[in-house]
Amino acid sequence: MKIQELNISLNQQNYLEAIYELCVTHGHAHTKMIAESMGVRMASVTEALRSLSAKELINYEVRKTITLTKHGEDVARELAKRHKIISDFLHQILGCSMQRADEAACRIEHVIDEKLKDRFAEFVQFLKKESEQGEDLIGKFQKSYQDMLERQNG
Amino acid sequence: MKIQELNISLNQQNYLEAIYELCVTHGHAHTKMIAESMGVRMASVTEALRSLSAKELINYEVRKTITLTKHGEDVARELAKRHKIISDFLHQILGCSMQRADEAACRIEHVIDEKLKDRFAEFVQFLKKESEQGEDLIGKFQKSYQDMLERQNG
DNA sequence: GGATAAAATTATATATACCTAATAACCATT
DNA sequence: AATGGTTATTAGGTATATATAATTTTATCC
Repeated sequence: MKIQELNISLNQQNYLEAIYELCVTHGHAHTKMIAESMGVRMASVTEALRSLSAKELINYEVRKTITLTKHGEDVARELAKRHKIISDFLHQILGCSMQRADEAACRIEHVIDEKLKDRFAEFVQFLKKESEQGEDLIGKFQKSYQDMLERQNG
Repeated sequence: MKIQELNISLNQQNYLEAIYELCVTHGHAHTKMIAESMGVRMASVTEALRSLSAKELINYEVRKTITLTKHGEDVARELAKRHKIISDFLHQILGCSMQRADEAACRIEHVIDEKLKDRFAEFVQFLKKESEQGEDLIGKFQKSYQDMLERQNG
């Protein structure tokens, strides 16, 4: 899916993902839940809901519970996939903490396209396989990185 | 340098980089050159110049040539560094074309922080060294990725 | 040196994305 | 069914980032 060509702003993508997560965990979403998960005020959510609704990504009627349309769900699922691939790379390979990997993935997922995402995914898989079969490359890198940090800081 | 804490928007960062590149290649920058290199209208550039100037990142007076302040140059140089590290990773390791690597780096450079940039840089160095000293890992990955694409497409 | 072209700026408008404050709707309890 | 609390929306304001159209300034060229 070519999300970049769908004319959905980065913020709208973030709202969509938040709503997707809430729908997965609670079956639906509400203004307040979304506001809390995004760290914004409810008034901001209401506006975002209007634009997502205009783009037919969510089912939204004033003062009713919010769900994703089929299209919205497809987009959200694709974003979630990108997020996972990137955060796995950052955490499992580069060795960032889960939290840092997650935060960075939130930002990177919107700016990589389908093909780049696939390359990342394949690369993570490749390195894991290599590390299992032969020398533990991933561990070797992470150790060398830690050593370097220690040399730098004291 | 913690660019994320400097309160410079992504677009302003892009303008700063464009101006930096133009200053490197031409010694200074003009509204029209910037507009062309950014793909926007001159009127948009003028506004961006005002905000960059307000933040003391550029030396700007109406209808005079534009240069970077010391601070602006520091920020721009740091952004250029991030750009290079990311595009090297995407091109040399993941195997994207130069052009695609460059385009993606333009977007990613703004959303990674100092520490993540360092990890990327170290990782690229590590893999290159490993690939030189032992088995050609990078080549092996790129070959396996190409093979996979061929299997998929025909 | 005046006409014209190019470059830059201003004025005005649109869209996104956030905020606070005010209001409206819903619901829960008595 | 009135009241009070929670949730949601509207109204109005700010900031960014773009655009077009009009104007102003600067440069060029006969």
